[in-house]
Amino acid sequence: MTRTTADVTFLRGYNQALVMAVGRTTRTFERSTVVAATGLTPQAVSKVIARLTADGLIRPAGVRRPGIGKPAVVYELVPDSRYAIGAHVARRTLRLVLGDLAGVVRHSTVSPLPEDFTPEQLLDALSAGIDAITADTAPRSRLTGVGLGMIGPLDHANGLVRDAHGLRHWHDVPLRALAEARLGLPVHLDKDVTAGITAEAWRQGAAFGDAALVMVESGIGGGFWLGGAAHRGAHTNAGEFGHTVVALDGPGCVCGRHGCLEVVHLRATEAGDIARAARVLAIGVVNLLQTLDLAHVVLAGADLLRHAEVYRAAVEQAVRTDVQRTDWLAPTVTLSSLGADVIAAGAAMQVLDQLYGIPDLTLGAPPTTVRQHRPTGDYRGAASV
Amino acid sequence: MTRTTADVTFLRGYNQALVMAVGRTTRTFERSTVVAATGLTPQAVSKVIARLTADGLIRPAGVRRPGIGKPAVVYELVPDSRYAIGAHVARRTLRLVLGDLAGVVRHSTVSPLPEDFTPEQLLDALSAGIDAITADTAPRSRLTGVGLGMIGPLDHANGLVRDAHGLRHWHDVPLRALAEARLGLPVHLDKDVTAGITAEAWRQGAAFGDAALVMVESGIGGGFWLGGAAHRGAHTNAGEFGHTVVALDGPGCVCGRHGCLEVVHLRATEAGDIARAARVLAIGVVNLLQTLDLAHVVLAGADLLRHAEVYRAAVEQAVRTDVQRTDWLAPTVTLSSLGADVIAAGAAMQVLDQLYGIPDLTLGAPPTTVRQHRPTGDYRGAASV
DNA sequence: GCGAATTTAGCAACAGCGTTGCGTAATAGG
DNA sequence: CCTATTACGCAACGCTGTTGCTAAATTCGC
Repeated sequence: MTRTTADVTFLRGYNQALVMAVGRTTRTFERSTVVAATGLTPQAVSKVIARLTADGLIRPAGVRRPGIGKPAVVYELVPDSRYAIGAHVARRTLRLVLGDLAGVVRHSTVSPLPEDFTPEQLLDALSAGIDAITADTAPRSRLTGVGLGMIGPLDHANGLVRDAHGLRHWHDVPLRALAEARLGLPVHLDKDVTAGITAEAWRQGAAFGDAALVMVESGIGGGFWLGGAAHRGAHTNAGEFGHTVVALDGPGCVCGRHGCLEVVHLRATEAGDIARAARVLAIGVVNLLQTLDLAHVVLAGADLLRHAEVYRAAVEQAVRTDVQRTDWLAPTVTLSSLGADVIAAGAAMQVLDQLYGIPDLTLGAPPTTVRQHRPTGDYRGAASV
Repeated sequence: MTRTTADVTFLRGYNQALVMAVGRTTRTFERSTVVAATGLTPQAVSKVIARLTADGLIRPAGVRRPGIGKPAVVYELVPDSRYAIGAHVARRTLRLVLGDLAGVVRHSTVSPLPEDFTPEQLLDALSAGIDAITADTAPRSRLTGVGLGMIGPLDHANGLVRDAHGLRHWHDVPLRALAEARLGLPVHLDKDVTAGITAEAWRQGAAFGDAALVMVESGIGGGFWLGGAAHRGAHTNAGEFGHTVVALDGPGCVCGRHGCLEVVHLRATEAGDIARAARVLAIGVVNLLQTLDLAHVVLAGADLLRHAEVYRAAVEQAVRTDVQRTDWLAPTVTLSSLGADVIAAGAAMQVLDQLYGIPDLTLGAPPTTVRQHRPTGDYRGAASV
């Protein structure tokens, strides 16, 4: 939940999120683990653990008896205490995912969307899909909300789809409000790539450093995790990384410029030269590194995963050879840990992240624009078991 | 001051910083102004204002009598209540600046540095320069510290210069510790471009959105302000924007790659074609926009400012024509408001920002590595008038 | 002129956070 | 059985911002 002013409830949310992050990343943990990882005092950790236990988010899981002294109580996250739905809205398909508190995908479905579908048709598909996916597992009371990952441009703060590339019926559609009304659940709308990187970050915990998710799937996009939060930019439009010029005087791109990474990459794949396509992408990735100095690069997207190892190796090599002081600066390069589900899973985790992640203080923005339509006020901790 | 755990002192620092940001950006303000800008309750603002007044950071400046009711007390920042020294350490020159709490440069000097200078020589120059610049104005008690803006690679968190490009005597030099010992003042070490963007952000206040400072001066670099804070990347190495490839198969660059923005730009300037050089830079700027979606682009650097209007116009035009949905996405494009002093001024403001800016919560990083050598513990509010 | 309305501002009590001090429970080793 | 050790929480505390309410300073209406 976004807030501008800092009061004591922010402290609670923040430190609680630190503890939850520990619980998410290690299978079991105890008080001393959290103390070491967060810097909180033992007493503060006790209080937080007591709250989380009361909410059913974590639970005791035995004791550790390491030698002398009173045994330490071991805790573990209760993954099925909260669920969220994630949706990846692509041009022709709707991918739905049921994600749990640990960031694990419990169910995953793919259904086709009508050609050039309308908002109404999307809502129908969403509603039906959610009913199906939650039928046998997730009690409604543990369902925290629905995340939607879409192509842009869109306006995350106000829940508007400005224009969805290649879809005619999507101009300034207040999708978040529409979906909340239709589904009766809180809805989070974001760009697909931003959702994707959130999935990786959520699963890695609070120590996850600056990172990018590079996605190749009918275009090239990038999702960014900077300074402990998703980076969306001034208008939720960050990540149009495919439309950065890498070849002055290169071929014309759909965006109007020449020599964009996307079009150069496309030419290589059209020619069947996947190795070259991968090298081109790798150059783009190194550009990102030079600009942003990232700790992690995650590769994703259907078109990339089709030749996953070629791409991974090309990026890995470029990262090790094309950057100076690579001994010190080289990031980890990995394939998305969630495969084709990243976007949908990330969308789900954005919902959970709003409730149990680090609360964000969006400074300076005066509280003039009120959040429009929210079924039941503040959700933090609202879902009861 | 960087902290990992959130306690009530964080609240104080945060909300106090919001009020200070208001004071910095508007010449005078009153309680209702702050309430509207921050969302704090009137009573909370009263308390913060009382604290700041007691510390001498702000002072009453008359009353406003707008009609009915009790007149409102008008406050103003006391610019000369705190000073900081900023240094721009370049290859051949040392630029020193005395900046005040409002972000105004009170004094500015430039002195030559010995060719291939050593750390010891830099400290000598710093020490002498600081004595000179503070002789007639700033009482030592109001001097909050010294900021150093340098070329990288360096390690901001630990105050180390890894290698300064083109300087032989600079490998893993613990410059922050050395300077603190020599000068007897807190020292902040950072990359030049990061200091530069901090100058712009500090002067604009808390509402300053995502922004980049693009600097052309013996190379091309970028400083980033994202999500209300400087973005340094995983190893303080963000901003090597000049070494992003914009021309596959282009000329070889000093960094080992081919077709870097920097080398392509250099070829144009060497040919005397400033217009083309500006267009090349503009393409790089649009690349940044596509990737990061910025609200502001600030242009700086001696080589750029020599043809300021050519560059500004080229970037302005590219930003308006090369981005889709430019009506909505176009950032402001401005020349640095501080001219050649940006870096040094920004270095000074980084010191002030640590004390009176938004405190940062670096999450996840356990408090294992202790800050080395700090003359007198925590400086927040320590300097008394 | 003088009371009513209006606006500003702060005192006082309060709730909630993490912190500190210290007592208690649970274990292993002698 | 006693002691050292470790884990853990109750209770008091200090500090936030918040709420309730009173006081002060002004303009407006009569």
